[in-house]
Amino acid sequence: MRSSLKDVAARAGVSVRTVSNVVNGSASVSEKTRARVQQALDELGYRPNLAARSLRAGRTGLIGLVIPEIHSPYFGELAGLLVEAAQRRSWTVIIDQTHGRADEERRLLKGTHAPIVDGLIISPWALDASELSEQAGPTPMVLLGERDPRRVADHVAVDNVLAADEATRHLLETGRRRIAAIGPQPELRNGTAEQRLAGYRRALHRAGLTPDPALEVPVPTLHRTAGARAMEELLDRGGPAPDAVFAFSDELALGIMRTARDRGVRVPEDLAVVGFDDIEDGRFSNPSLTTVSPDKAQIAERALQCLADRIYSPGGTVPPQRITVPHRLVVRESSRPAGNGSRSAAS
Amino acid sequence: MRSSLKDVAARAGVSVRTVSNVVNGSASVSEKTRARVQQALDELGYRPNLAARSLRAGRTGLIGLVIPEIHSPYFGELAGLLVEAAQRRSWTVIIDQTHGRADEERRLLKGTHAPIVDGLIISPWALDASELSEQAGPTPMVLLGERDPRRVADHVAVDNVLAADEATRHLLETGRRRIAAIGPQPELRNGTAEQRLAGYRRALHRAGLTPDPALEVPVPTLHRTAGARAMEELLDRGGPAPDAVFAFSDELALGIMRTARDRGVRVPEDLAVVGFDDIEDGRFSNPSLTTVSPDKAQIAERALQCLADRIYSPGGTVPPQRITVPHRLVVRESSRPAGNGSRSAAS
DNA sequence: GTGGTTGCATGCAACGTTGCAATAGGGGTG
DNA sequence: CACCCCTATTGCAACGTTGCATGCAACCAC
Repeated sequence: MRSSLKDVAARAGVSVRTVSNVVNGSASVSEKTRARVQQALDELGYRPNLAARSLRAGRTGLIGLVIPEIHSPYFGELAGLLVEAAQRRSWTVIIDQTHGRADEERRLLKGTHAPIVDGLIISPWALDASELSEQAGPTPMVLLGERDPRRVADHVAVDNVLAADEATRHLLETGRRRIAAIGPQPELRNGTAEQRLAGYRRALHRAGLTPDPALEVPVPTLHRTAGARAMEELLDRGGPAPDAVFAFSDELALGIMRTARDRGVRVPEDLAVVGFDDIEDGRFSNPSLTTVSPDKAQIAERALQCLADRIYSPGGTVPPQRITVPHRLVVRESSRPAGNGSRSAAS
Repeated sequence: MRSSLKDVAARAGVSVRTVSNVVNGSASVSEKTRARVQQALDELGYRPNLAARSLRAGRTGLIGLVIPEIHSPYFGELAGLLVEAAQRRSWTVIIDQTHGRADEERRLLKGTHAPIVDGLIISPWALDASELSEQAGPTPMVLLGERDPRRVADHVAVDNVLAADEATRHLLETGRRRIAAIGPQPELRNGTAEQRLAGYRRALHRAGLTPDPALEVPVPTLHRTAGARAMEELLDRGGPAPDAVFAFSDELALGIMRTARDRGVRVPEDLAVVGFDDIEDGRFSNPSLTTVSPDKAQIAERALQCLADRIYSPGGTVPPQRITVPHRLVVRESSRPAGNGSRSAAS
């Protein structure tokens, strides 16, 4: 059985309250008593009971992270960074997966774990901002990568329109003209895909090109398989083949390159590919993948900062924040103009 | 403010205890009262306070998962499966990362979160079984992928020796003779790498070959970068080049293939590659990766079953279990004998 | 010496929940 | 009618912790 303050107090011959004071340093304790209590603490290996502590304090020190899939490389990297950022603040993270399903998002938002967490970080796929705000309880919440036009909660994301625009412009600058966009997701309500599509079209317009609807290929998910299928579909359609693809995620891009290889389409000679997310796989893929790299560490840090602000200033009337984190385009082999050499170290 | 049993009781005009009985179905309640209480519960949107509940019960419903890195594909996939298996048992998972560092493993084992979790699932890298048992408290614990010769705790893993043997035999059967082993980790204490090395040597011996120490390349980590470096080192050494590599993880294998491409070594024609873990990247890599596929879903399920057994039978005198989960060799492009066609769908 | 201040230690109560024991009411049995 | 049993409901206490108020002694200034 684990020992409690009472046990320690008995052993040290002081009151429970004094032990608590030593543990928390909350009141002044004489050097002599402190030493005696400390010894008792060590001997019994005292560990505070979190349940009791949070029952008193009304806080648990737990943060809920609600993401579509832990095993997806992007969310995996992000989750790792969030766990570390949380650790720096003495918080613990609970991770839940929604698989992008609306009912799961609703359930997790309302509460399977809600009563236990002090704050919630959610990356919604199936719900749009207004439904999110309806479902949400009083728990502080931060949205990741969600459009949130009504500003229902704090919100951290890259500028998706700008990033997609830059990615497309890069393809245009290397001489590509028939640029496909693989990744629109009509099923989803979170707006991210729409923003990337808008950025893609904007870049084409600026270059004096008219977006060809036949080159915009929707996908059911952002997985590699979906990318592979979408590419097959695009190639099978007949008509002039694309000379470049802007994929809305690195995973899609990797699936696309897989199909390209199967069909004998050379990357980047016949087809340039750009992805989004900068997952590690893309640095080691063959060819290595050009991508939009969001500053994930900063996403994690800023999201937690938002939560901290709300948790520690309870009466908070601070309006919902909208935070844009930086991104940069990382050019690798998959979009290098021919003749630029294919050899490269991972960067 | 969230409402408590007291609020609900006041609204329904019954005692706190009766509301508790309705919520938990723990005693008989008349149909009439139940209906009235239920209505009050719904109106107030009552959610039980987990802190109070676990203070009474002495359980928190939280399980700690201690792994080297969440963002590594293997542990990411495993974590996802564990979270789901836990959900089926109404448990919640807390994930911590050790980065393979001994001090972090010790810290997490002893307690940053230990006082709050009902059980611990740990995948140790830096600590060996005996040190693990010294550090561990009274919390039930399951080891993943650890050798544990002294049987200090429950233990779930594949048969690493057998699996490595089969992987190597596969390379031998496709006519390879100079097979390198990339992945020994002298720094680590968990025994996994040693077991795989043993299996590799056993297969060579059975084929009448003598393991060549020059072909056994240690690595500092299991990351892609380490694989890429190890392969560079192997190629730079001079001497006869290997015609196959057994990599102790898929990530290493992907790094190895990256270097092969940079150096103009064709896979699988010049070099066959086999990995370990069956991560998703390997199914979509170019070429796709032959690998040993552990049954991850079963690892997750069995590990939780072990914990459940110990948590729910407190006086448990059950000796530590040793559970071996099945694995299978999945042959893909990276080890196909030449002439066998290079085109393939992901499997 | 008196009154006030400071430093240290303590006791009580409460957070929201549930185990236990007890109570009140109703129906059946002898 | 007295008794018992069963069901429905209740009150009390406790889990381990911390906020608040208080007690107690020693110290300082006047």
